[in-house]
Amino acid sequence: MTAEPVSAAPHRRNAAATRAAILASARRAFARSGYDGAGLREIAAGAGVTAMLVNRYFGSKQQLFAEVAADTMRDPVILSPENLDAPDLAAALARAVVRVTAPGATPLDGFLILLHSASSPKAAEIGREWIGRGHQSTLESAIGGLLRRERAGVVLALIAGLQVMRQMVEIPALADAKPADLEALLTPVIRSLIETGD
Amino acid sequence: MTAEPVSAAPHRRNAAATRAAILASARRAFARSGYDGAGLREIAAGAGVTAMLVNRYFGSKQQLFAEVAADTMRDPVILSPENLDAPDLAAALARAVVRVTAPGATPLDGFLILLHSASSPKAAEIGREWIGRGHQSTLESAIGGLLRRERAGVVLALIAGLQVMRQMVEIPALADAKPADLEALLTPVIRSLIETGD
DNA sequence: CAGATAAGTCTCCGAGCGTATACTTCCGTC
DNA sequence: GACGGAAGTATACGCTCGGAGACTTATCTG
Repeated sequence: MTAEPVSAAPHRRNAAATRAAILASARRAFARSGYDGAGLREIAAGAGVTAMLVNRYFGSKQQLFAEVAADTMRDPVILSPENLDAPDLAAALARAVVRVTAPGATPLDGFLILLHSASSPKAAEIGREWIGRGHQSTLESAIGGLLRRERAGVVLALIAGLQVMRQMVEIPALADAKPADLEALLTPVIRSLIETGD
Repeated sequence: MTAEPVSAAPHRRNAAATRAAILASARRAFARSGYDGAGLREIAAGAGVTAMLVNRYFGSKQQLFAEVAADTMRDPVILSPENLDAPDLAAALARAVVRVTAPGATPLDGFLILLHSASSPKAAEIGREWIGRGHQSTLESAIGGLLRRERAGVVLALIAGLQVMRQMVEIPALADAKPADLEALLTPVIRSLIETGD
């Protein structure tokens, strides 16, 4: 599977555009194959350049991965402010989760990268920090009540599991399910996790 | 991390014992590093033999992986008969899940192997079949009602997510949580998923 | 137009991978 | 007690990986 340049290839010499193209290609490759599975040459080909240029721009594969990770954890897809402020938080989260873990849709790159790369301790460490500082604390402050930490963790685990089962393993029961059905199933589950009942 | 022979090394020449030792070592290695990440030499060292012997016994790395997968999917850790026949199915499942996804405990090798190897399409295919034929249908026939498929799928996703978050990423909220708290949190969630309320 | 400098490429290296062939060492059998 | 075959090893191959240094080419400035 040799990656062809997907994003607009910078035929004109343009450092910023090239750098961005490499970053985008790396993000795609890491999400698809994980840290070890993605090769520098493949990433470079996806950006329309040679492998050495990648190292020239980012120093090493590790630093490139760190930049991709930092780039990825900038956009909160599910725990976005509008979802967190929705009148029915549980329903909003359920809808967002179902939409964003849909089999086709280009999705939580961050999660995929994390999961695919979890073999290497370095990637796991980065991912732990990403989840901890980002999503865990965000969700935690949104739900309140006893066992907030654990409740938020279970919700994140549920999201992660859906991601895994719908996009990585692609078990038919979830990959082919009608979004409305999944939403109906998930809303009460999430509600019971985030609402303390007060 | 060079693996030392862990299981009783077959110093005497014993084909069956050696084969079993290789299989056990391979299972450990695949669970830790995934299909691509685990090397034949590492697996061999873990069994106290040389790499070539692995291929002599199993033909190739792929066939070895297939045998490990088949071996792994034999024991239903969570969806065991006794759990499925428990008076309170939801509570039994919650307890089993919490116990088996505990950070330290040697766990769902199958899940870990699947997740770590999901980059390679071959491993994902094997895992899909494993889940489909094994756990999905088992759980499905235990819960009944509308949307059985989807309900079972969500439960499996939840289990997978807990596994991921507690043992791969090890987010503190779940890795350090008290088992009793997690059980209390999960029981109603699972109950609402597997009981139709008929 | 010339040249400086950034942008990008070519070629090579050492290491590790899976695996094939040829070899050595032990054990059970007659 | 020799020996045939099984158990296990040694060495090497072709390949791909991440990375290093020298090289070429385009763009901008004077």
